[in-house]
Formats: sequence, structure tokens, C-alpha cells
Amino acid sequence: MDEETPLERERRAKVARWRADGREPYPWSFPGRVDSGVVRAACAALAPGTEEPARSFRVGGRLKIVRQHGRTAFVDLEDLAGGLQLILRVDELGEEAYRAWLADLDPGDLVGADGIAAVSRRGEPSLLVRSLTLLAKAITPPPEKYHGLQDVEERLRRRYVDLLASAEVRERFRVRTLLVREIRQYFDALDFLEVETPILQTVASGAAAAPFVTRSNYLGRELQLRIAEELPLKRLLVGGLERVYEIGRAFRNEDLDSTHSPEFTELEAYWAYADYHDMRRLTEGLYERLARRTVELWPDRPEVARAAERFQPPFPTLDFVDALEAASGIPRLLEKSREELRALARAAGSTVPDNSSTGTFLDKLFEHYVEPSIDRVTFVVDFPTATTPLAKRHRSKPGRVERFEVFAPGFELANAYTELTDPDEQEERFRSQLGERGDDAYAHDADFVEALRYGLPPTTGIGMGIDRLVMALLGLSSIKDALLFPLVRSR
RNA sequence: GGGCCCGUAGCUCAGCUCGGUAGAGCAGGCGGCUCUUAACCGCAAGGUCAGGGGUUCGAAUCCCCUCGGGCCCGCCA
Repeated sequence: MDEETPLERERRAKVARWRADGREPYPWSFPGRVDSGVVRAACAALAPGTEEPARSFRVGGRLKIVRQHGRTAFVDLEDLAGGLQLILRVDELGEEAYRAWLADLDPGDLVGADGIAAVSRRGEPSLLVRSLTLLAKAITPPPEKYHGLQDVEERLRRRYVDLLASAEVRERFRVRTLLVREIRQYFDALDFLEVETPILQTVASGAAAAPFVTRSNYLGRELQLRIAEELPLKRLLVGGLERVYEIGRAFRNEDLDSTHSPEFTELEAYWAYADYHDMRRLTEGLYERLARRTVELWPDRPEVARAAERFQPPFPTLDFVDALEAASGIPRLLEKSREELRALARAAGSTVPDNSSTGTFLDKLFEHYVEPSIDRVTFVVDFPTATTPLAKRHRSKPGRVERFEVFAPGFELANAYTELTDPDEQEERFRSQLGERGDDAYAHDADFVEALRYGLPPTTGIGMGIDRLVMALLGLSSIKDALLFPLVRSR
């Protein structure tokens, strides 16, 4: 990789030739450029084999393919709007310039062109080129023109090559960004305030997960990267902000697999004076809108259309306990002891540690018996109290909390509750988790309990993984396909 | 953490079963061609077969180890 290949030597020689002619192979700017769609639109009115000399255009993009045909050459130029065929002719450019350009241009070069709209005799919208400008010489050649970059490892390690070689990959990440924009617009329109809370924390809490650890030279002590946004955001509601949300990175010190990334983008939203029924309506509305928007943004994609069907409201609802008892045939689950639940989880094939909490064993049973049958976006509601230390107890179902999760086939999309607002009960829940001495306990955040003593209004909150939401909406099977730069081992 | 599979030219892939000194297409070089769409035709060039060790007269091919990756399972909301 450090060695220069013969191909690169050739291309460096072309750069040298360029400079020797007094031309800059890496110029500073290219003013007046329009995207290729503008020229294609201008071509729409033209008959095959004709051109419109009255108006000239300037385009710029990456050179994909040259089809040289003697004294005419066809060049495919690609930009974010799609691309355009350039027609180079000896008659337009002159013998010498024509030869020089074809000698010095390679696939992968960034090229600007001035010319007029023209439609080829075969009907291809084109720019009949009057002059060309090299915008950046590519020393390393791009992947093969037809198959592109196939090597999965290379696609992840050098995402820029994956992107430049594949319009589909570019479109996937463009759509992701536009969907996040849509989410912001949804919450903004409901008068939620977008806020930013600390990533560096003294104790990472709000979820059961191993944190990344770092160190502050200034404080002279260890800090942890956040594993959730929840506790700082609820403090803001204590402070009177009433409706807040944050979209940001959370970090969990765990493996990467098809649905987990050690760093992932998390949306959390908290809504005072509302409960989880309200949040459920909000969520259904958001998902319906996102599914519709995705189809708009990326039409004619079967994966997207199939995914959108799974987002058709109203979403079906499963009661956690009823569904689990029905699917497993095990009655009165809430009356089982931790030891009994552990045995049941073992029987269902789970190998979680013996010291796991009651809630973890229940989660494992649910994963085993119920999750595989979920084939569309589904609300799962009213979890056992033991699974959920930060949610308020259910107003009518004993032993449960007011909580829903949204499941897509294969993974969880979101998790929401009516928030626990009683400081003493919160203290007790943190302690009882620690009392079980599980590795999966939430870290006790004493300052958070203190905040609750000032009074948190009745509140509902939700957390959702944006990467997984993008997967579900675009029909992706791996979270790596939703991340621009997934974590990879250094080589 | 366990199992299975993969790593050959810049890129996409053959060759490995059954050991005999590395092959194609694209890209690049040279030549031809004024409407192509992965243009086409001809010629020449391009390799640490992931890395290391072993077996063998001889290893891309067989064996072991290491590195990197993929899929499944487990763990992690």
C-alpha cells in the first residue's frame, strides 16, 4: 500500500505533465458550476442529435468512464445529482487539445466542463464540451467500473471509496441525514427544545451497560462516556424546560454485531405533564411520517416499500406478560422467584450469568418465546417492574410499570415509560437492583435522586436508536450499513 | 467466547478438491475507429498468492500458528 504501483506512477507522470504545461492539477475553486440535473433538464426539450447553442453550462464531477471512438469520445461524469454524459469532439476542441485531454484524463479524476446542452443521436442527454478543467487528479484509480467495490472490509475501512464507487451507498446515507432532519422537524413542531447534555460523566447511568472510561487531566480523575441521555434530560424537566429532546452519540463498551455498535446515535425525548399513552401516540405519528417520507425520498426501492408496509398504523399491541405467558405456556410469571425464572431462562437456552437480575431473566424469556413471532412494527406494553428501574409503577396492573417498547422484526426500536418521579421510590429501585448484586444493575446516581426531591412533573420519556430506525426504514440487515464509519480493528 | 467460511494484479474473479514454478476481465500503456452506454478490435505490460512456520525434490494448493474480515450462536438495552 505504501509502495507506488505502476498505475500510480503513470498518473503522477500525468500530473507532472500538467504542471510542466503551467496548468494547476489541483485548482482552488470552480465558480459557476451547476449540478448535472440542470443540464439534463435543458436536454429534455431537445430532439436526438440536436443541441442548444444559445446557453452554456458548467458542470463538475468525477470521471467514471471514457468511451473513445476515434475523433469523438463519450465521457460519463458523475455528481451527487446523478451525472451526465460529456461529448468531446475534435471538431469542438481542436485536434491537439482533444488528444491531450484524452491522454491525461483517467477514471476517478475530478473534472469540470463547459459546454452546451445536447442530446446524442441515441437519445442520451449530454453536454457538448467546449472546454475542460482538471479539478483534482486521482492518483489512485477507482474500483472496477461495473462491479465496484465488493470487499466488505474495504467498504467499511475506506467508506469514501465505497461512496465514490456507489451511487446507491451515497443515496443511503443522504436519506439517513434527511430522515434525521425530519425527526427534528417533528419534535420542533411540537415545541420540544433540542438540547445537548454531557457525554463526559463521572458516573454513566440511565441504562445497564459497560461504559468506556477515560481520564480528565484537569480533574485528575476517571470519567466515563455516557451510556444514555436520560438522567440529565430529566433534570432539565425538574428545571422547568417541560419538553426536551437530544439526538446524540451514546457509547457502550461492547461488541459490534448486526444490531449493536459501541457508539450509536440515540434520540431521547422527555415530555412533562404527559404519560406513556401520549408518548405512544406521538411515536406512532412519528414512525408513520418517517415511513412515508422514506418512500418519498427513495422510491422504487423494494426494500423500502416492504419496510414501509411494516410501519402501517395502528401498530399492534402485545402485553408483555400476557404475550409471554401465552407463548411459553408458563402461568403466573410475576409470582415466580428469581431462582425459578433463572431455571426457566436456562431451559429456554439463555446463558446469562447466574447473578443476573429478575428483570434480565424475564427479558431473556421474552426474547426467546415472543420476539421471533414479531413480523411488523409492534408495541409491547406494561413490563414487569423488575425489568425497569426508571419507570413509574402501573396505575392499575400490580407488579408492572407503565412502559412500552417498539419492536421491529429482529430488534428493539424504542423504549418509553411514564417516568418514575417519586424520589424515595427511585432511591429504593436503585438500591434493590444493587441488592441483587447483578452485573446488570444501573449505576446509582445519587445526584439524580436529589434532583427528583425538588419535584419532577408527571412525565413521559422515550429513547430510540437512530441507527436501528434507519435500518428498519431502509430494510438494512446490518447496523454497519447505517453507519458511515463503523468501528473496525486497526490493521 | 464457540462454530463455519473467506483473504490471489489497483478493482472483480478463476486456479486449491487430486502439489509441478500464476490466469482472465476491468482499469492503466501503445495502435486503430466521428454517436457510444460495462463501446469495440489488436499488441505489450502488470503478482510479497494476507503474514510466519512446517511437510515435500517441488506449496497459491497439504498441515500448524498469527493478523484481518464475513455469517451463525452466545453475551451486551
